[in-house]
Amino acid sequence: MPPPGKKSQTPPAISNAEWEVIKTLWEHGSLAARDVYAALPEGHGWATKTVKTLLSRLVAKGAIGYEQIGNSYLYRAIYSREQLTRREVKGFVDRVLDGSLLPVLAHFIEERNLSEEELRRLRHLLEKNPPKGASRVKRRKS
Amino acid sequence: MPPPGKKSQTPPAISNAEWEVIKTLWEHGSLAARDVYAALPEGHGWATKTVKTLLSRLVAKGAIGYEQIGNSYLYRAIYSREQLTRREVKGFVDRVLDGSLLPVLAHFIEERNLSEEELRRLRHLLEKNPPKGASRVKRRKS
DNA sequence: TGATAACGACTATGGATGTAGGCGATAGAC
DNA sequence: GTCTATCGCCTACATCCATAGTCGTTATCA
Repeated sequence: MPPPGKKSQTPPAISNAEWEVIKTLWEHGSLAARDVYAALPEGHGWATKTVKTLLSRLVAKGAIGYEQIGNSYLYRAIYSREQLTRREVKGFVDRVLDGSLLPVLAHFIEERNLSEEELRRLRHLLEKNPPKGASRVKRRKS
Repeated sequence: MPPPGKKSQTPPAISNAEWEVIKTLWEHGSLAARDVYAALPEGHGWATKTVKTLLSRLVAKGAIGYEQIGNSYLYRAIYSREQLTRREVKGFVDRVLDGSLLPVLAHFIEERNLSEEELRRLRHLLEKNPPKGASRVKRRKS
């Protein structure tokens, strides 16, 4: 069991199915298992038991927490979606993209897989973040 | 066994360890197992046997092909890095990012996780791809 | 031509994952 | 108060993945 208190250390890895579950917690706040089940997107095709297993596993790996209410648990996210997403993105970028996001960006931009809105905001972001002191070194896997 | 001939159908999913192996094929062209082993980044810590297992599995799932030379195989990539990467990116974006790449872009840009060079090229890409007929609808998982 | 090194095929094992059932405890319906 | 629906816990099991060993066969060196 992970130690109590602040745990912004290294968020655990989250499997596919677990993501679906944890997403509902981000979207709805704290939920009992049955409400997680109910809040899942339609057509997921899982048994309630499956959802409960996933919740347990998430608790076991310290990805979510809970509070006991009567004989049931009220599950809540521990990490923000930002935090966990960042972790996944980093892993993905390192593994598949060899540390560089650019080729994918290029692909998405050229294939028009970004909406107008997204493109607009992307431009805006770039304007807000002009080039500065060029001391960056492209990190590679050690 | 997948049918012969052109196989630009759906590239198979590639596991973490397998990516390392297949990358060396993209980087070096066709290689025998022992050369794949030799070409892997230093410090991977794998036994040759492990690399061979990974190669076999890649063949089994139709991700790479081979040509028999004497008693050994010359392995070669079947799919381009582009193709496989695209597949992985799509899966990742759908699964973790809920279909939208923007939050990650934002993160990378704001956290300065892109090099100057990358930022420059990104700006360039955006300039080359100006807003056009706004008929895009943001795709969501069905 | 015989020993040996290297090859690929098959096997192994332990952990993660997807999917779920059974069981004892409890909360709520009547 | 008793029955029953529900809870979380523990167990199950097939698959995949990471990692590697065994084995029979073949290439190669001396």
